[in-house]
Amino acid sequence: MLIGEYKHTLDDKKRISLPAKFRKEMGKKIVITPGLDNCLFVFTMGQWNKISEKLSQSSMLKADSRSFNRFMFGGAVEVEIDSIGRMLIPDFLIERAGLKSRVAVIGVEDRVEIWNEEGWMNYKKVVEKEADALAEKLGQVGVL
Amino acid sequence: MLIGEYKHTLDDKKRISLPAKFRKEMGKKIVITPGLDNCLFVFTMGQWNKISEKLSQSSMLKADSRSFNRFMFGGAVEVEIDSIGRMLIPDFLIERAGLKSRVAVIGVEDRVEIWNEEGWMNYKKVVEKEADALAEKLGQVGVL
DNA sequence: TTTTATTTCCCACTTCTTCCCACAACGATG
DNA sequence: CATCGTTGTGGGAAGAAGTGGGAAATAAAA
Repeated sequence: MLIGEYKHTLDDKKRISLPAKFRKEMGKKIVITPGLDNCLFVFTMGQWNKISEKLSQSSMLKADSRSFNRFMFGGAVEVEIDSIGRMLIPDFLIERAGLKSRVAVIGVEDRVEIWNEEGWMNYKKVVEKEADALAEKLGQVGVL
Repeated sequence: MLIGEYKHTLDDKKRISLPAKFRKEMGKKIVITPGLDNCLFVFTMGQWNKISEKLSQSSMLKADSRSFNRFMFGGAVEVEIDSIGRMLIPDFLIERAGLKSRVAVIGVEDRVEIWNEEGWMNYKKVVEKEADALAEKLGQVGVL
């Protein structure tokens, strides 16, 4: 399970090191796609296969699912992790997520997300403020 | 059952010793997450598995469950207890809970909570002040 | 074909993390 | 009262992780 938050740097050569704790689970090849909420999603090959299968099952007739598929497939890239655990991010994805030098790498169960560090901090603040709603949900889920 | 309040120190290397009385019950691996009221939750692996299972049932496509999962998974960390019973707290969780050198470690039924010591004292005071009113309410409900 | 630019691969430095051991305080026990 | 064991705290040293940069390889331009 991929969990935790890591602050890393996007270097001049557009590389980000994958947190050491994620490496074993992610394997050597990954798929990066534009994510929701202005971040990037990083999937294992296995996870990506599952997702792409599901997506392609959705009706091609519906305009919104068609455009969503374009969004996911069109922006997806297969990337090799280099010998010391870094991934190379293509330009258009850097632009897409507004990445600057400092990024946040987040483990979210079975995917990894890459955020502009500042964007992530802001997003967290907003979510944390909704703590009451959060507590209620935890109750619904039966956690607390 | 985890009960009791312990005052411990968060040392320079961001370690907190788990009170000896909690060790057997917590096991060797734990999961730490941001909690409610500005504290941290410490779960056993067993409990965390239950929680994550429930969380993962929600869809990635819904905005609120997406942010909720980010909050929970992204904020969670799997930690090994070291050979003499200490847990290592990652920076972002220290920041999240506003931990300083002195912390309070609280047993709450089946989880452990970590508080900034001062924050815990204040919280207790507030709760104690409300205790009378609370007791009355509980009485009305037939608990006491 | 030569030169220039870009990408890919690998190495090296520095910082941080992890593992281990030591000390001090405390309590229990004989 | 002395001793032993346990618990909490601190710190040194080896190793790993993150970052930067150079050289080789590939592609593009002249």
